[in-house]
Amino acid sequence: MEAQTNQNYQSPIVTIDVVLLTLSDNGLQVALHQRKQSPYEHQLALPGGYIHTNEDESAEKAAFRVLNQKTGLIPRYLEQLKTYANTSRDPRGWSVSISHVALIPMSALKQAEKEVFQFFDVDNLPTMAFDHQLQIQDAVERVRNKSSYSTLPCWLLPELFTLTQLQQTYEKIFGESVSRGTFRSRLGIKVGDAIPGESADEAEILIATDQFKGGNQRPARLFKVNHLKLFKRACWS
Amino acid sequence: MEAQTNQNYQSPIVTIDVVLLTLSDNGLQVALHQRKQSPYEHQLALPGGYIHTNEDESAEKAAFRVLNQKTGLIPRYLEQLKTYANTSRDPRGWSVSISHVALIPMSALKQAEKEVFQFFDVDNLPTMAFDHQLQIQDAVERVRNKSSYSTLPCWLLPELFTLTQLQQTYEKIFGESVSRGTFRSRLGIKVGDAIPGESADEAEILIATDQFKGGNQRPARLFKVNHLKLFKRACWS
DNA sequence: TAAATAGTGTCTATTAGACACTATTAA
DNA sequence: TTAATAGTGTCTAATAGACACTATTTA
Repeated sequence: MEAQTNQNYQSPIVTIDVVLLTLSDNGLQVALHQRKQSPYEHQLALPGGYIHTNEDESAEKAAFRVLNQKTGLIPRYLEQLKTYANTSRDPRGWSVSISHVALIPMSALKQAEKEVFQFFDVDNLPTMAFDHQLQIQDAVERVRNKSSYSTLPCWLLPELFTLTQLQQTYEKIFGESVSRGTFRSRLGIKVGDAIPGESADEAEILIATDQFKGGNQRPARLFKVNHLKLFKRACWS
Repeated sequence: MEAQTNQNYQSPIVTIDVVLLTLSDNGLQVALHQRKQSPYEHQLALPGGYIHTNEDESAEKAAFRVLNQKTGLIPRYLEQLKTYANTSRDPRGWSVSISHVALIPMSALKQAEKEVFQFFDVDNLPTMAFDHQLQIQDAVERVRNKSSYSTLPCWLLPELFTLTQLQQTYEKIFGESVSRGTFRSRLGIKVGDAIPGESADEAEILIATDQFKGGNQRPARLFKVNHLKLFKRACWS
């Protein structure tokens, strides 16, 4: 901060935006809604809004509130993406948008959310308001990148999931498949070692539960994610 | 963006900060200066300031201007780090700081810059204003992380550098050393293939020049960095 | 017992990295 | 010729990944 006082310059508009991603059979999809007012009235846009300085503690909390407000939606994962701050992104002038990425499993989407949002494949985007197309591209790049060396994709699944579901999640994100054995050794999963009920080891990437998912075949053990764990090396393209 | 208009909420203060890093014999160092006014008067702080909406095109340009303004300093590398936006980071209330990381080689620092800034080892920081300690920790984490799978450390060196200098740069960032052969094969350098003067291949990580650095021994070929190139796999801890 | 999916061990091709050997300069 | 650093080839240990084998459920 420097000697210059704030008063000498027009304060820019500050908003937050959220790139809410979910995973369909075809890959990643983004949630868009139709704007109700100018600018870009009736155009597709990301959910977003102003920071409420009287109630929001932080930008992340504001992003959470904006998502939650319309439909009661609670994302499984939310982090700051990047701030878009320049003179040209909003026709009204200098504007700042603190953008976020949020993840939610398709299965967790309620009817209300399906009515408010339309979902689009991230690799085939419609035209939309502001720099939202750029924000989505950056968000997808971040998610793909981070997924290549971490457990981030776990947050695109329900709290409990099988290793096959997780493998399919990675495969859909990257559009690339590997053998079951390879996938499991990448995770460093030693299911035999898993002592369900024991206190979760911080070093474990996934926590094995003592629950199983049934079907017309051998039941699969259900896992849950421990922390956002970074692998030693990148595993996916 | 939602129906809510800006007028209903007090607009937060918006500033930019810059974590300017350089590399000394002991590792990464950060540039700090003493604040001249309240809040945190006389305390150490990162360079930063308000966005000048009438002259700054973007947050990055504002960060560049703030660095450049006091001493004429031009960083070799500048990117957005993260935005710190909450109710508690500034005693004056809700505030937004769009933080940036900048890199400059020690050898490029002019006398003016050495008079304005004090340099501190990033692993042994003094107490300082606002959340600047957190910003520096995040910046160092970003630089270490990105350096582990990219050519980012090239921007801590002058435009032309030898492979040994580059290896020492990586080693100082990570505090870990490898053999020369290992380092070169990590970069995928095929110096024999280098045809100096030929048009730079986009795929090349480094461009070999036809210049050499002398000394009392076999001269070393000088290289320059092509683009910020990501390796296929992480190479450093 | 057949079908279906889960879980694991083995074997091989690739790669990472240490080391040693050669190269090129100044003194 | 010696000292000093640059550049490269080789050999080995570690690893990634395909494949096949075993396990466990329902019908």
